Formats: sequence, C-alpha cells, structure tokens
Amino acid sequence: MSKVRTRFAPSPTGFMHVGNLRTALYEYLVAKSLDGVFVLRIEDTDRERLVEGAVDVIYNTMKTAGLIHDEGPDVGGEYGPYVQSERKDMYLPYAEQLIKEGKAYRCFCTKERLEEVQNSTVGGGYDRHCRDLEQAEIDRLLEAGTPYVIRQKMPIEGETKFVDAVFGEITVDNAELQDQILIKADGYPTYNFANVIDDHTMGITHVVRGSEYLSSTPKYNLLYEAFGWEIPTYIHLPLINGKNDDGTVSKLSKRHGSTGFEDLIAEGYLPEAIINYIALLGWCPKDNQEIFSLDELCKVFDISGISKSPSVFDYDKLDWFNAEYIRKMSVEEFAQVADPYFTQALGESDIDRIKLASILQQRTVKLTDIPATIDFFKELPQYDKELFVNKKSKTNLENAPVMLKAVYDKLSALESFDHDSIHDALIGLATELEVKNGTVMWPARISVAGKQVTPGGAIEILEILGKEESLRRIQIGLEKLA
RNA sequence: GGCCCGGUGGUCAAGCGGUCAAGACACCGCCCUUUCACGGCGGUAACACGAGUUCGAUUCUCGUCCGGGUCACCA
Repeated sequence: MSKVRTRFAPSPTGFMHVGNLRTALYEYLVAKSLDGVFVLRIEDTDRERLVEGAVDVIYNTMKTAGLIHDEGPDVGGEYGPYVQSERKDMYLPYAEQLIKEGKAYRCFCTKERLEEVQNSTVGGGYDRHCRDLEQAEIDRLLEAGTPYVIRQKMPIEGETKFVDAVFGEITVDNAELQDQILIKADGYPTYNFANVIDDHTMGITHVVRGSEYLSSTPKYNLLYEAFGWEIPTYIHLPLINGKNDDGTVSKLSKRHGSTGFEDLIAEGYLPEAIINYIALLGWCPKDNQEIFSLDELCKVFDISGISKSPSVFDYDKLDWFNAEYIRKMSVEEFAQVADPYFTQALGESDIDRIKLASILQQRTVKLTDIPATIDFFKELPQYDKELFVNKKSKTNLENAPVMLKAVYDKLSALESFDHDSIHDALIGLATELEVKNGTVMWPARISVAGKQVTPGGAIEILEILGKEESLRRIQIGLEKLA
C-alpha cells in the first residue's frame, strides 16, 4: 500500500475559521496516525479575493497550532509547486486531453444564453447545447475567436455511487450532474478541476474536507474516472454550527462570537486548548478521554471515531479546556503567558509577578480575564464601606474597625513581611481576640483590595502589596469606617 | 423546489438487538475555605414521532416531522 498523503488546501483570505482549522487538524491527524505525509497547498486562483499577507496568516496559524506540514510552498517537496497560481499552466493540457478523447468539449455559449436557459428550464442548469457541435462549426467559432469554456461530458443516465469513510455509501443520480466546467473562459481552471488535478499529481491518498462537498463528490469521481486515475479515500467531516440567541443553530459565524483562530487567541485562549477542543468536535476516542496533546491525538486518532452529525461550537466547553491547560502549566510558564496581561493592568510596577501568577493561575479561565481581576494592585479602587459587612465572616460596621485597627498594629510591628509572618500574625490575632479567622481576614482583605472578589486571600494580597502600601490602604479603610 | 446527509439531556458525546441509557461541559445543592476560584461529593436532565422486523428495539427497515448541506465561468 502506498504512503498515506493528505493535504490542507486553504485559500488565502487572511482569516482562519475554526472550521477550516479543524479540517486541517483532521488532515494532519489522518496523515500522522497512519504514518503519512501532510501537505500544505495554497489555493489562490481567485485573484480578486487575494489579500495582502494572507498567506502568512496561514503559516502562522499552522505553526502556533502545531500542525507542521511536511511539504508546502515554504518547505518544498517533490510535488511542487505548492501554490496553485504557480501551477496554472498544468491544467489546460489535461482538459484538452479529455477533449481529444471525446470526454469533454468546448462550449461557446454566452453568459446571456446560459442565463436564459437557466430561467426557462424547469430544474435550471445547462442544456448541453454545445455538447455535440459539428466539427466544422467548432472550427468556425474558434477561428472567429469566440470565447469558450471547456466542459466535461457527464453521463445522462444512471447513477454514481461512492463510499465515504465516514458517511458510508452515497448514491447520486447522474441526471443531477451538469456538464461541469473544467476551464473557464479566462483560461483558468475551476476550483473542482484544479483540485482533482492537484490532488492526483500530488499523490494525495485521503481527501479530508467538510461535508458540504459530499454531494459534489460524484463530480470529482467522474473526473478521476475520465482520466483513469485511482479515486482517493474520502473523509467528509460534519459541519460545525453556532447557537443563535433564539435557540436555533446555523453555520458558525461571527454572530456567534469569535470564529477565527487569531481572534480566539486574542481573546485569551491557548492554542493547545483550541486544538484539543476542536479535535473533539466531531470525533471521539474509544475511551472518552478528553485532554489530549497533539502528539497523543496522533497516536490515538482513528477515522472510525469521526461522527456524522453536525456539532455546535460551545464556548463554555472551550473555557473549561482553556482553564484546564492553564492549571496544568508550571507557575513559570503561566507567568510567561500572563505577562503581557500583567503589564496591561499594572504597567511596569515592581510587583512580584511570579507570586502574582501563583495566586492567579488556579482561577484564570481566559488570559484576557487577568487585567480586570488584578488592577486593584496598582490602585486601590473606590469602594463602599458596606463591603466590610459579611455575614459568614461575622463582620459588621461595628467590629470591622476594631479588627482593622488590631490588624494595623499587628502588621506594623512585623519585621519581615513574608507569607508566613503575616499568616502567623493574623491567625494569632484571631485566636487572641477569640473570633473566627474570617472576622479578622475579611476586613483586612477588603481594605487592601477595595473589592469583594479577589484572587487570593488577605495574606497573599498583603504580601504582594508589601508592608508600606498595605498599611497605607488599611489606614484608608479605617478612615472610611470612622 | 430536486437531490444528498443528519436527528441520544441545554452543549459535546458513548452506545453498535437485551444497559437501572456511560462520561464531560453548563446548571443546582452540599463539603472544604479568610472572598472568589480550585478540589471533593451529590443532583436535575435525553434516545424527534409513527409503523413494521424481532421473544425483545436507542440500535435494523419504511414513513412523517425537524435540521443542515448542495444545486456557479466562487473557492
């Protein structure tokens, strides 16, 4: 059996939709799980839609996602070129070969005529007007320089069957198929034609793509058959939908939230979490494991685990994956990915970022949540003294100032302001005063943070803030309660 | 509209003729606890519907309904 080869063939639009990324991921996994080769091909034949720098977006996405291709425009390979616009001269000869063999023909119909036919025919579509023109007529039109396209002769009766690795056997009536255009009037191949030529000449064995191609697959096969080429294994993937406000679902799009890989990264999601999540959107391992590194996926991925029914992209679940990945990091790693967000909230302050990271790591879901949760370190927010009241901690406006004053005295007497010293001092204070720990801790934490919900407890915040700033803030709290 | 595909809790999903129908996310409750989180424990919640086939259907067949896809000189 020949070596498995898959390809990812994106158009450079400057945007990598998670649906596309998921397709790329599965292509990668199919190849890697079968000891095969993963190819990147850029499909840029639509020159009107060319976007500056769009190819770089593709490279960057693949790289940060970890989907390393074995062959492609940037790394080369035996089957180049890997950019479709550089292959444009390859296609016409193949189409002409088909004409010679009587399997395709030149169609001189004008767009106007085609439109008319479209509207007058019951089912719409082309009427095969030029399919059997006299040779003399063809020669005359050619000599007159009449523009033409090249169409493939599709069978008029019967049906075409094919087997998809996911969806099983699918049958389509040939009557559904029109004489498809291979070469456009401008000499460029159509997408479908270029695709088949490229996939075959690049030795692609497994075609992995979205299920929107399911019903056009017979067209591809008829082309493979016309050339006498071996038909690749098809692996069609269920679509990814988004949930609308009214509860219905539709194709995942911007209205559902960020759908681009880069957008998700900008929103504070980790590449590994995104990959892990989308891997499970339409595929399930035998043992229901959920957390997978890319390497692990390569080992356990199996085509039989791909599902047929479409799925809904769930940001809540993505959040969970992201939080899981954050918690799995070392403090140092987390501090590193969080650093830009620390800076965003704190500027270039001298706060110990490792300490900050250590209290933040367990409670961070998305990196972008960080600034809002730590901005109080930079500046004590305005807050209402009612915050000092907490039933569970048994604090109220009467005892809070008493506690706070005691905390102030105790802390100002401390020589070293590290975690253990502060801990012992405050816990000791609670014991001394015969109150529960919370009764001391609550006012202390509120006074130094100025908000009800904080990352870490009073001790952690005090330590990070340092003695001087802590005392200053407690003083402010005392004044507020006075 | 024709054709193709799909339909298990709110979401992702296991299941492949006999199960009290897994698990995860979300949600709710309890515990832990100096807040929030983390962690632990528990809970609510599903086979779209109707006929068959069968001793027995979530699993097989057909129909209905619902959802999606596709019908380009776009990719």
